[in-house]
Amino acid sequence: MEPVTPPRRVTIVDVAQHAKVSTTAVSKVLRNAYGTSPTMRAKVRKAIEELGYRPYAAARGMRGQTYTIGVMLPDIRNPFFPEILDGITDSFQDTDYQVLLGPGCNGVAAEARVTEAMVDRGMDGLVLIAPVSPRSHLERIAGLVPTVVIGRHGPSAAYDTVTDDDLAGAALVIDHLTGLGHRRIAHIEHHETDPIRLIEMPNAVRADGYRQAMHAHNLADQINIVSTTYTQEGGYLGAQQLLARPQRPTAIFAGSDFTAMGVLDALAEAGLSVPGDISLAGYDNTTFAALGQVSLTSVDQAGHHIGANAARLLQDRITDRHRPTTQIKLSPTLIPRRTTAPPP
Amino acid sequence: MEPVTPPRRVTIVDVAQHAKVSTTAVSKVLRNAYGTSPTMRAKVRKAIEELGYRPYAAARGMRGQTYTIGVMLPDIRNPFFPEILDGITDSFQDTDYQVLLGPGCNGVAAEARVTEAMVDRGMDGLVLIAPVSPRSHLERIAGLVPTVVIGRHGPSAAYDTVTDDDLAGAALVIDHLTGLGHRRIAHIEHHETDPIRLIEMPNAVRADGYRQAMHAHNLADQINIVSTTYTQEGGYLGAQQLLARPQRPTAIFAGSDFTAMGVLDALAEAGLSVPGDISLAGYDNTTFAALGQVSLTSVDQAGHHIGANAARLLQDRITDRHRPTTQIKLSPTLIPRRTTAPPP
DNA sequence: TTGAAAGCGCTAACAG
DNA sequence: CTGTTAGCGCTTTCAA
Repeated sequence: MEPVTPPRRVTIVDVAQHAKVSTTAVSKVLRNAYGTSPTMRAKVRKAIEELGYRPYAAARGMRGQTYTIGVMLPDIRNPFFPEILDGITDSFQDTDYQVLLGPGCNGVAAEARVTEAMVDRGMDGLVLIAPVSPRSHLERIAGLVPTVVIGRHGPSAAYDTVTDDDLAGAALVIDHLTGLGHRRIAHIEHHETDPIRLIEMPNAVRADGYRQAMHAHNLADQINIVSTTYTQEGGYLGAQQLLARPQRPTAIFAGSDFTAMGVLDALAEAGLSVPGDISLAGYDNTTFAALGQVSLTSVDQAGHHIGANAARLLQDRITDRHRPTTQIKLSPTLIPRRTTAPPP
Repeated sequence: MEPVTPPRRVTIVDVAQHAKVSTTAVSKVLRNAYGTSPTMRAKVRKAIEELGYRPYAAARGMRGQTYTIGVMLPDIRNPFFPEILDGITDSFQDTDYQVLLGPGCNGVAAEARVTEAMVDRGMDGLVLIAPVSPRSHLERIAGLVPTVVIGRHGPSAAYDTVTDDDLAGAALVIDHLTGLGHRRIAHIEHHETDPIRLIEMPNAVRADGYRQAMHAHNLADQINIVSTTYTQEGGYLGAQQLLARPQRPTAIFAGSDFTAMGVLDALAEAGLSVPGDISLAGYDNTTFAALGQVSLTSVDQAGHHIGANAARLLQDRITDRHRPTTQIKLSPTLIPRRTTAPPP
C-alpha cells in the first residue's frame, strides 16, 4: 500500500461560501474582530465546524501574525530547562499561540542559526533561554521580533529579561555551609573569558556570589576556585584538581548539579565519603539532585515561575512593542539534602 | 529606552532590483533550479550577500514548502528522547530544513493539538516520537503531511516507522538475570487497556517480551507482573506491591529507568539492598542509569541511530510521497551495571 | 536563458 | 454591519 496525495485544504473561501457570507466576515469571526453580528458569528462558526476548517498559518503570516512563539533551549538534556518550558507553555495554553522549540542550540553558531530560522518563520515572539550569543546578536534579533531573554544578567533596551538571583543563590549555599561549621569551602565554576559574558552569564555571577559571600563571612583567605565546565566531566576533573591542592576543602560548592554529579564520581574514586569527609552542594535542583540515591543539597530556581514570567512579559511586549523594557529578578531557595553536614 | 519598530524585511524584489534581474531569476538561484547561467547566479548571490537577504518562510509556505520539519516529543523530561532528537537534527544539519519541536505533548488531546498546529504551519514533514494517539489520528495526519512514527509497533500504510525491538530487549534482560541464577523475576509494566495500544506501544511489547522470555526459560510459573506506570512513582508503588506478595522476587525488571528509580526508593525504604537482596534492571539506558551513584543495569536503544533512520525515511518520503511505507526495527543491547548480581 | 504575471490563503483598508 | 478588493513574498507556469 502507498500513501495518497492529500486532499486540498479547506480555506476561508470554502467557509464563506458554505455559510453564504463574505470571506471578511469569516476572517473577523476567526479573530474576534469588531463588527460582527451574533447571527453571522453563529453561521460562520457552524460552517467552520461542519467543514473542519483550520486557518493556514503561513497565509496568516503573510499578513502579520503566525500565532507562533519560538523558544530557544540551549541544552535539552539539562533537567532544569523543562521546568521553565512548562512555565512558558502553560501560560500560552489558553491562547491562540503555539509554542515551538528550537533544538540543538549548543554554541554561538547554532544559536544564530536557530534564532534566524525563527525570525524567517515569522514567529510572533521569541524566548531565549540562557543564550551564549554576543549581546549584539541578541539585540539585533530583539529588534526584529519581540524577545524575552531568560538567564542573562544585565539589562537591555531591546529586550525584557527574567533572571534568577544567582548572587543570592551562591550566598545561600555559603551561608548554609558556614552555618554547618565549614570554612574551607571550594567552588567549581564554568570557565568564562568573554568580558561581557563574565558579567552577564549566570555561571559567572554564581562564582562572583561565592567570592562575595566568602568575604562576608571573613573567609576571603579561604577562597578556592577551580575553573572547568558545567558538565559531569567538568565536575570530575574539577574535584580531582581540588583534591590535589595542599589543603583539602571540607566542602565543595559545585556551580551546577551536573557538575556535582562528576564531583561525586571523583570523590567516590578517591575513597572519600559524602558528607562524612566532604560536603557537597549543587545548583538548579534538578531531578538528579532529588533522586533518593543521590539526595544532593541544591539551589532551587523555581523554573516554572521563571517561564511564566517570561511568557507574561512576552505577551505584553507583543501587545505593545514600544513599552520600556522590564527586568525581572526572582529569588532562589536552598534545598538542603543529605550531601551536606558539619565538617569532620 | 524602548525598542523601535523593526525595519522592513529585505525581499526577493529588493534583491532582483539590486542585481538588475527578475524576481524569477532570484527565486531560481535560491532553489538551485534549472535554467540559470553562471553569470546570473553570481550576480544574484552577490546581491543576496550584500543585502543580507533571507527568504521568508511564510511566503514560501504559501507556494508549497516551508523547509520546516516538526518533531513531536511526548516528554521532554525523559532523558532517552534527546538522543533520538540529536539523531534527527544531525541528519538535517546540512540541509535547508530547520527542525522545530512541539513541547508538552502529554496525552491524546495535547498530541492532537500539537500535530494539528504543525500541519497548520505547513510543515514539510513530521516525526512523531512514541505517540499515544489512536492510530486513526496518526493516519489522518500522515495523509496530510509526510510522517514517520518512532516507537510504535505495527506497520501502517500511511506512515513509515522506526522501532526498537522491545521484545528482544526484554529477552536480553531475562537472559541476563536467569544467567545470574535468578528464577523469581518480577516485572513492572506501564498499565495499558486500549486494545490497539496493547499491541503497538513499546511498554506493552516489553511486558510481552518478559512473558515470552520467561516461558522460554521454563519459568512460566514464576511470571509475576505488577501494573502501574512508567514513572518514578509508578516504580515506587509497583515495588511496594511486589514486596507485599507472598514470595518475594529475587530480581525486578522495571519497564523503564524512571520506574527503576522509584523501585530503588521503595527497596531502600524497606531496608533491602541492591543487588544484595534484590537485583534490578531498567530500560532505556538513560543518564540516570549511568550515574555513578545509581549504576543501573539497563537496555540501550541506540537513540541516535533511531533518530537518524527516521530522518532518512522522512527525507525519502518527502521526495516521493507514493513509495510504499517502510518499517525499520533496530536491535537493543544490554548494559550490565552494578544493580544486578546473583541471587542471595 | 530570462522575465512577466498569476495566484497561494489570509487580513485590512475602504466602500456600501 | 457587511462585502469588495488589494496586496503580503514567494514560486511557477508560460511566453519571449
